[in-house]
Amino acid sequence: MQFQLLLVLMAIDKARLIEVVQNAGKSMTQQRNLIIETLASNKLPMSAYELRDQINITQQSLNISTVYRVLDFWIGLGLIHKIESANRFMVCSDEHRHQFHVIQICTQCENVRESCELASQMKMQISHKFKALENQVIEIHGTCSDCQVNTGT
Amino acid sequence: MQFQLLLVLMAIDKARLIEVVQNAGKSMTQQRNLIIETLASNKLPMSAYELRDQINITQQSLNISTVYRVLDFWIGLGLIHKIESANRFMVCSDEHRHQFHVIQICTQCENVRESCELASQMKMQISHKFKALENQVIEIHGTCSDCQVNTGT
DNA sequence: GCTAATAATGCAATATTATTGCAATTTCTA
DNA sequence: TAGAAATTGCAATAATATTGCATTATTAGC
Repeated sequence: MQFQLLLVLMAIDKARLIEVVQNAGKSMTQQRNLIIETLASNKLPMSAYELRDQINITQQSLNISTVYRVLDFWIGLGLIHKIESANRFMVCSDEHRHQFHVIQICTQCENVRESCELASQMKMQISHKFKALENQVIEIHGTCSDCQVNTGT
Repeated sequence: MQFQLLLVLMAIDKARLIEVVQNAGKSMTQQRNLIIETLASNKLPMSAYELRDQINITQQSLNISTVYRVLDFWIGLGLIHKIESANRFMVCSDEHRHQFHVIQICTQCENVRESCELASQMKMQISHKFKALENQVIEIHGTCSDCQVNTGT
């Protein structure tokens, strides 16, 4: 069971990854692979330094500047989000059918969930005079359903 | 004309400020006043260090820890927003009739506009299982109408 | 108004997050 | 397989934020 959970967490679509990278005319390096895999295998979003330290435990060591550059690389391709309100990074779990990415951050258990169905409606509500960029992250803090049950909130 | 513009920018409702502070059982100190006035008189959002430096030019000097504490104070009362994606702070221009604050950040001219009418609709679209906190800031990056005209974007 | 209690601020060290320029290495292209 | 282009390493440094404790200011009770 534990094993199966891990498998689920690590289920990044490698083929799609490579496709996106190639379409962008970039190359898939070991560092880029390591970082997105490590992030995908972690339950919670991670800081750049946490990511580096985690990788250094078992794998090769990465310089912090490389970590930031690789994160920027994936963010540019829309496959990793930066959670600005926490200075943490997470792998995108959405299929990019919406303009915005909406993530719900539980302030109790710290879990993060991406719920982009919400985003298609939001898009229409941005002032029609303002032209929003693609792939932005809308961060909503609150209490997830599990924690509401557990604490009676 | 210049003078009038300044007056407009500095138009913080002092009476309301004091009311909010007293309702919270807190006191209105010189530092708290200086910081919110300085921020209100600035066209663009400011970083904590910019705020400190700006104040130090003409007024007394504030320690950076005081600046952060005072900013947290006003944020807690909902009168200042932190723009997480820019590490900048701005005075709230909304009347708190909505759960969320929506700000549109122009990536060209850097101007920021608060458009909270948008927020009442958004509120309903957050998953009903997730209980969002009050007074959160939704940050949308893009091109404002002025810049779309000027650059033909 | 004075004093004790409470709250706010100052100080300065330190933690955390992020960027930079240039050299070395890897990957791509022809 | 060599040369060009892209990526990464290095390490210094910048930018942002927090902490514990001492000092000062504010409030509440008399």
